Amino acid sequence: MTNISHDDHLDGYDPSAYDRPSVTVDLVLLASTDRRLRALLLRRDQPPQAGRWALPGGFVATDESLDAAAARVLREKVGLDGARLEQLYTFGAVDRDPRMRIVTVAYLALLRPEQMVQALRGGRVTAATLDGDPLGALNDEGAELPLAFDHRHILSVACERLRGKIDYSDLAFAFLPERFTLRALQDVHEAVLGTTLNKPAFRRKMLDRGQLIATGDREADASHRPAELFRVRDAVA
Amino acid sequence: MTNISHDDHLDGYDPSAYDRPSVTVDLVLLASTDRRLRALLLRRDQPPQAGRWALPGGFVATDESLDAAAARVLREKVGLDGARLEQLYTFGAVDRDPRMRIVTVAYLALLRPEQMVQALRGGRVTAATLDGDPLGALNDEGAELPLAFDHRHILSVACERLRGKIDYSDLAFAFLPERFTLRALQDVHEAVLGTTLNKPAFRRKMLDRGQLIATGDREADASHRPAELFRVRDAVA
DNA sequence: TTACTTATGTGCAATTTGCGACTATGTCAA
DNA sequence: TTGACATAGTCGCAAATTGCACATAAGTAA
Repeated sequence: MTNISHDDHLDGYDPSAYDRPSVTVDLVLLASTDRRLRALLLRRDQPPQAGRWALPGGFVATDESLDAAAARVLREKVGLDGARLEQLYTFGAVDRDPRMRIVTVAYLALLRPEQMVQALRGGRVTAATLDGDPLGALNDEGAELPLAFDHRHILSVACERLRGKIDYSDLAFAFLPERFTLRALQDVHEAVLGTTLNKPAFRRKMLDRGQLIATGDREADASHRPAELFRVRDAVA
Repeated sequence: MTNISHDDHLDGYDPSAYDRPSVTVDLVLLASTDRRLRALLLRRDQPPQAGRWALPGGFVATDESLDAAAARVLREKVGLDGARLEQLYTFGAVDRDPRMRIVTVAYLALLRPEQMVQALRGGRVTAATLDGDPLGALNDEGAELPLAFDHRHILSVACERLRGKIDYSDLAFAFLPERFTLRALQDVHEAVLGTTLNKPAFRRKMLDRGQLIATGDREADASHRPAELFRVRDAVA
């Protein structure tokens, strides 16, 4: 390793001589079902914080980028590949982990229903419903799950980010299968915003945006008039 | 330090046994003058990248939070206190620094004119004009300054963030002195967006927002009709 | 065939935005 | 003292956006 002392940018400080923070990535894995946002969590079975629920995470190796580390954690701990991953925020409070100084780069991954099912089949993660203010994670019985470390805070930053971006970005589509109805798209928006939206206005806005392509096909299983299925123009990564 | 092996969250990986990334903060210090965005840079006088221009930065100590590290770097390397600092993005490509693996958390600081002057009086930093696409940093003669590491990329992410937030946030005020004219506010918006805006529409929108307070005073030095001075309702941190 | 449910479309009012033209108020120089 | 000038600040209207009530379409289920 090069000697970096007497350096303008890093100012004569040689970090190899000192303790330094560890770097991890944590994944906020969200899905939208039933007009609710759901997050995938792992139950900790060892101290510290045994019994609490945590975001999937892992250390960043020296020879992998942050994005690569996030993708690897998604693959190794959740069993998913190719979800849309986006850096969320970096959390670096000194005491956020009781064991040691850890700086964590949080990533947001938005899952389609089939990815959600696949992750749950893997058996490691559990889905919790996000609700309330301040945000809480609820199990299927409606009981609140205790979260580990600062993960409740990370989840709430994720939800805020989602709310701020859903209007003008194409992030909602990452929650949906390849073909979807306008009602399903509106459900995603309502889940993220926590409100109800006016249907005709929502339809118009989405269709005027020119991003949706009508397939001509209709949904199959409805016990009422079936809605038309749409695709997104530019495949969402 | 606690033994952290066999742990769900951190998955049996003991980082103290391995090399790990170092963590730094880098500051993007921006000001708005003359309908242009300007950034404060340091000239590197030691290898690597001697002669190139870099963002002020420094290592994060184990006992300080990321926000505290950013504030400390601002104080120690730029001689400023109390500027509005906001986390921007974390850059973690493996080869972004040729010496060692460094993950850097970039912060954005928006400076008022008097803060800009104070920083320049400190003598360490120089102001460069940001322009062009892809973004470049120009000196007063219009010549492009070569940037160190991935700092050009960091600057362009900063400008994008600014553009995305200026419409709905109060970030523009952080560029202005306590009392300012509507024209100065519009100049900030135009500098950030790189466009010209319609004056009556801009005035209306700003005044309707209810955030501005007319002081009744007018600017002093104009060689034409003087404009009224306004303040922001909630002091911008 | 009829009731029921959800999809889809239409018309209209209220709000927001873009923009040209107009008026107001200061400085400056003859 | 006065008129040119530059920029501040206002007004009115057209266009675009949005919220919403209501009408109509197209399925299922009895």
